[in-house]
Amino acid sequence: MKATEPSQAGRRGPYAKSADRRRTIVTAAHAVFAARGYRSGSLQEVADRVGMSQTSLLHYFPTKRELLLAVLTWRDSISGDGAVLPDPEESLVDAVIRQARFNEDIPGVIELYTVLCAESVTDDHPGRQFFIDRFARLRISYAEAFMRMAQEGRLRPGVDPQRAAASLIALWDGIQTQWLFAPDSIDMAGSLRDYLRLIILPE
Amino acid sequence: MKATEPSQAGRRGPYAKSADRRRTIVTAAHAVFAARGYRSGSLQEVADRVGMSQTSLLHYFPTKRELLLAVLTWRDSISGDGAVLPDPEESLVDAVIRQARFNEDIPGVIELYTVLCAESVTDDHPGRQFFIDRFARLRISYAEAFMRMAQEGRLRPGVDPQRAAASLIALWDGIQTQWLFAPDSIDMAGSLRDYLRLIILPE
DNA sequence: GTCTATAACTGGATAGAC
DNA sequence: GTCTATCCAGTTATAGAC
Repeated sequence: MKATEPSQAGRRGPYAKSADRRRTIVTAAHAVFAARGYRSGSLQEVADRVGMSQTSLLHYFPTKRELLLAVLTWRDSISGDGAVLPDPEESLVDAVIRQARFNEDIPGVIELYTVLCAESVTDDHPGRQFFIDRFARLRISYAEAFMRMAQEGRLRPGVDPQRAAASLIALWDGIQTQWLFAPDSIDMAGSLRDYLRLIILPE
Repeated sequence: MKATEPSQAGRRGPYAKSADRRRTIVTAAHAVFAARGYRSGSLQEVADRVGMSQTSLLHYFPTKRELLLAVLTWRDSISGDGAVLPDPEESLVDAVIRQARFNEDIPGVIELYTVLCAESVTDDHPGRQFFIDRFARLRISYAEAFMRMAQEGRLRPGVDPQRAAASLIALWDGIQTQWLFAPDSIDMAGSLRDYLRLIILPE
């Protein structure tokens, strides 16, 4: 709130405007990378959406790679980091279902994630490390949640928390992909609910 | 075996050689599309791998799009169409685990599938219909298998065959993606086995 | 900060010689 | 069948005027 935070202080010099500009660029890039992927999405198309020249865009993000990383981190910053591990008021099952339902309203975000994640498995992709870290972090978060449940005797006997964590994430990603191809045939929340009810015992 | 099947009759005229040439091109394109995706994979790189010029390549596949479709159908023709629904000798669980283990030895094929599948969710992608059809066919196959099990009382009560079919495919695709990023941390066969054992009752 | 101009490539596809 | 030559549209990135 102090003067040292120009981005939060109204229209103060060039900083606030610059931060605004960066945000609109990231939003436009989000749409372009979702529709075309990183390699085939062009800076020109991003610039067109923002209404500036391609060279002006490079004033804010000096390379295409930096723009991608800005899009990825921004995506996580607005929708959590992907881990749905909430306040103790809500059960894990409810939180996952709620997030899955919410995701149905933001197909563009799902598409970006699906497209960039798969593209990142290829060599030399600038998003590769981002997704490696993300998956590792997510697996640990869910595994910890499942281990706490196991200690309380709420996990079905025989279920391995580590494998279950990887499986939950895999199921979620995979069902999102199928949903993008056939939204009317796929019940994302239903599949996730079914799985969690299978591995978690009723209280 | 007759003269009407030139591709099977040794070196008979230009046909056999042409079919051979097409096969090597498809193999090379497989590698290029797996490493770079369809849009960013170039015909030049495919041509380089085969050892011919880019224009000569277009003699066999007049457009890049046709080459992609040849790669996709060829991929399914050698590894089944993806549905692991086997002879009655083997259980579904065993067949899935066996295929998952086999897949660990062909990361290039998994990578191609993962990259092209996600790229195909974007608009105007020539592979889009292929994957829509593939998922629909797979869901029906597995749903039928689960319904037969349900009739025999071998499916856990409450498990919906349709959703379980979509979930199994989703889990499989998702765990393959995580495995590509971190092969040492992910037990593909283990996750699939765990899931099938959850929904299928022991005999 | 924003632009034009341009460098330096690479893309898929066509024409036509051989 | 295979090539060279070519077309033309596209790419990221830089230089430098304003």
